[in-house]
Amino acid sequence: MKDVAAVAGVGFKTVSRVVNGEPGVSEETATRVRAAIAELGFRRNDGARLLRQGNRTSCVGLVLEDVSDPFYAQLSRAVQDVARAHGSLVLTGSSAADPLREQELATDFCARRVDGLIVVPTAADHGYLEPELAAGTAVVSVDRPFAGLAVDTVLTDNVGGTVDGVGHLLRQGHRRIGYLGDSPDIFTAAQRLAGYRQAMAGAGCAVDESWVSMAKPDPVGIRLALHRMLAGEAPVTALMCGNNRTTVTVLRELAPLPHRPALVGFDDFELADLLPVPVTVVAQDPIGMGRTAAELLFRRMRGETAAPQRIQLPTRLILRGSGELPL
Amino acid sequence: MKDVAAVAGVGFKTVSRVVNGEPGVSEETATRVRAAIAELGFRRNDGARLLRQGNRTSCVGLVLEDVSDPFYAQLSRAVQDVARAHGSLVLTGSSAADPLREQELATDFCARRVDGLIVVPTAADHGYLEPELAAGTAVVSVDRPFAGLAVDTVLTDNVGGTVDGVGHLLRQGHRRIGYLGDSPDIFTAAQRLAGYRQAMAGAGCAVDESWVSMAKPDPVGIRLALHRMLAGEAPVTALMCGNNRTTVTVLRELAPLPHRPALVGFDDFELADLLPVPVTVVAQDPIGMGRTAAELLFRRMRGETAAPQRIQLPTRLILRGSGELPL
DNA sequence: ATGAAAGCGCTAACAT
DNA sequence: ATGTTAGCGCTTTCAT
Repeated sequence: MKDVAAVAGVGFKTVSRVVNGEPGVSEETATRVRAAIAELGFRRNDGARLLRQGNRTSCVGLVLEDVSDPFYAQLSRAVQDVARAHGSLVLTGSSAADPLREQELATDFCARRVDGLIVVPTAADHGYLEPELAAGTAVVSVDRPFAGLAVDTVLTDNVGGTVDGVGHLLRQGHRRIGYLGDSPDIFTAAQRLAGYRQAMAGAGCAVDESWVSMAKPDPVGIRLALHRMLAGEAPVTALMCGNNRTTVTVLRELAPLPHRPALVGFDDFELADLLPVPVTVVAQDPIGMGRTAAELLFRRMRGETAAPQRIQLPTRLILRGSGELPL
Repeated sequence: MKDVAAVAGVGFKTVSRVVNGEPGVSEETATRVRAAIAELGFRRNDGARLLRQGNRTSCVGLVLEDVSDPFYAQLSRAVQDVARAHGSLVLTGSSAADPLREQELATDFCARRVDGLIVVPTAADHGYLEPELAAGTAVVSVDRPFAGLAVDTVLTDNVGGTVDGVGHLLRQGHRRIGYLGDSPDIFTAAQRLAGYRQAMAGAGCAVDESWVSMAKPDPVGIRLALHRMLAGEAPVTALMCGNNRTTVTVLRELAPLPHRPALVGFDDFELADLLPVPVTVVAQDPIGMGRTAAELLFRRMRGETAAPQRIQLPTRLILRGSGELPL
């Protein structure tokens, strides 16, 4: 800016005025300044600008588990779109479900003084965010709540959705229904399992613990669990899958089997409708979650001081066939 | 930092020393400083730090078409991982295939003084990046080349891949092969179309122009194109699809038909193997592309001055059934 | 309409 | 081992 001023033969505050479209510059001077800017290829350094202005960096951080997961990819896009509408950029990072990485990303983002932070929490303890909150950084959690941190939170109705899905199977006449979830220390996995138990109990069905599998969705584990559930005297006649990774793995394991149990998956996925037996799912709304979380964040950033709210987005049962297979 | 110094009763350069782990501070003083830091919840402002240090922001920008597209989502994740290994954060934005938005994102990122920029180009003219390049910002393009800008570029072997796919259909005995691409002003779409023509010409097959459809993959357009190709005296017996969006749309339109043509898709997608007729594809390597682009970028940022290179990643033909249907 | 000076939070280069 | 000064590139405030 100093250089531009020298070339244009003006004081460097005048350059600042031109760059920011402030009034008080004659058209003639402005033209000369613009010429100098073009000649030197000058770009305003927003870092310095924001440092001086003191407050907003117009930049928000997004920490999720994995952008390449279709669920988070869509959520991500929704956050970007809302941010853009508010003139903010988005720093994005994948924690890979590693609490340490989550913390690193979040604190790195805060060190860059993001105005706000949207996090899909993985860590068990979120005390590390206390200072940031105290410093005035807006924080919103999405998909899962923070452990012991009062901030705006956007969740799916995990219990209700699973009750719906399992309820649907029960209404089809199933009584022995298996549940394939995910690692039980993941909030959503625990909630959905609770939904399964609640639905079963509500229908007066005792759950045999061999029908329940809570583990990372790896093919070998799933295969063993399925074998356990489907073999023996009283095999399960239906399956509820706790998330789309699990559903996909289960479908792949089930594909070669001659007789297939009914199946409902939690979370929708592309091509579910084109599979040999189209898959009935409890659909979530990843775009809605991202949008809602971002909107809450920007509201906070605008100074909203109401008590933190927890929003639960409803799910939608989509019947496609796999959940309506005859007993 | 000033406040911390006051609370700890030291000069504020000492605080800086403690924060950055520089030597020259007694353990006793350091402890006192750390206590003050904890008490005040102090976090170093990296913006100011980088401003002073003058050079690196440890931040790169990634401009792609749409993070929610599985292809870009995976590419995105790969870039994040490489950036993390280099201690950099990633600003990510989706251009939605809008040249203006691409430019906005890129220049916004540059205004924040990203050290480097990875772009999936959409704009026809990339002159707006000249000043940034001149200013020393490293730039890499991925998936498509920049129009008239000499920078490192990472591409898929679009022509070769399509020649492979179409060649496979030709080897199965097909002679009337349709091609469903995408908007012809997209570089990859044009390249793949060229591959199709090249393969057909190589086999001595004249291409009837009614077999070629180059348009955005919307269901209505695809339906009409398919109808045109499959009706009449001499319908096509096989289809080559130009990208995974098109393939999915085509599959959905084809699903209700009694007799289905053979099909090869460019770009792999999840569940392709579980469809009623598993889909033969020419697979790209989105993760490899993201990783390669990011590595080239960081090499440039480290001062590499060799001539810009263009890397073409090979494709892989995966036979699953749809491409091997009998004539 | 224009410019000079001060200062945002930090670090580099010198003191002490 | 610690403090002081200057200055990164910009905006704010106050002069002219």
